[in-house]
Amino acid sequence: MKIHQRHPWPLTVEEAIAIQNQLQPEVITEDQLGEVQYVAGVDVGFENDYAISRAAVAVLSFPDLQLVEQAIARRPTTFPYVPGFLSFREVPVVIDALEQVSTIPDLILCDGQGIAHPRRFGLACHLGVLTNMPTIGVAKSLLIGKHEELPVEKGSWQPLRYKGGIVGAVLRSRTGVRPLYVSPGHRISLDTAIDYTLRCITKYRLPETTRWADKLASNRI
DNA sequence: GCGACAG
DNA sequence: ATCTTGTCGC
Repeated sequence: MKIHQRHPWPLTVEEAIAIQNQLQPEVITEDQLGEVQYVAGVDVGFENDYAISRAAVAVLSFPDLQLVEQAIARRPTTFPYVPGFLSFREVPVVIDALEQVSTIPDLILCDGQGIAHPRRFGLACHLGVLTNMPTIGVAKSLLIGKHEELPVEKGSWQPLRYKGGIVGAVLRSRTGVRPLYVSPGHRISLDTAIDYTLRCITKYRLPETTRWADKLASNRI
C-alpha cells in the first residue's frame, strides 16, 4: 500500500507539538470500518544501540488470526524517546514497513496509546490519520489518566478518565494478568476497540497481532 | 514548583 | 525499547 506524506518528520519537540495540534482535529472516534478480514499488528525494535529503528508489520486473517503476510523495514532513528512524542520516533519506519505490504489490513493494532494522550494524539491516532486506516492503541502501561480498580477476570474493564473525559479503557485481557490500556486510534469507537482487542487475544496477555509484530521486530524469530 | 511519564 | 537463564510464586 502507498501512504502519502502529509508532513516532514520534525526533529524537535516544539515542531512535534505543532503537528499534533494540527492533526488532532482529524481524529475520528466513531466506527468507520467495514468487515474485518485482516488485522495487522505493528511494532518497532532497535539495532546498533538505537541508531537504527526496525519496524515490523504482521498481517493476520480475522477472526482465525493466522499470519498471512509480514514486512520489515529499517531506517536511521531520528527522534529521541520523549513521553508524549513516541509517534515521531516510531511511525516513520512503521509506514516504511506498511508500504511493503500487499494484503491491506482492515484494522491495525498499535503498540502504544491512541487518544489516551496529553493532547489526545498518541501513536495510534498519528498512524491512523496519516494512513486513513482504522487503528487501535493497545499499550502495556499507562501514560495518562486514572481509573478504578478492576476485577481480575478476563474481559473486565474500567474507563480511563483524563481531564473530565473518557479517553480509553483499562482492560483485563486474561484472568490475573496486568491490564492493557486500550484507546481509539482512528475511525473506531472505544467499545468497538475493546471488542476487537479481545477478539485478537487467544492464550496470552497481548493480542496475537502485537505478539507477532513484537517477535518480528526483535530479530528473534 | 513537584512528580509522572506509551516504547 | 534492550542486555539475558534460571527461578520464584500461584
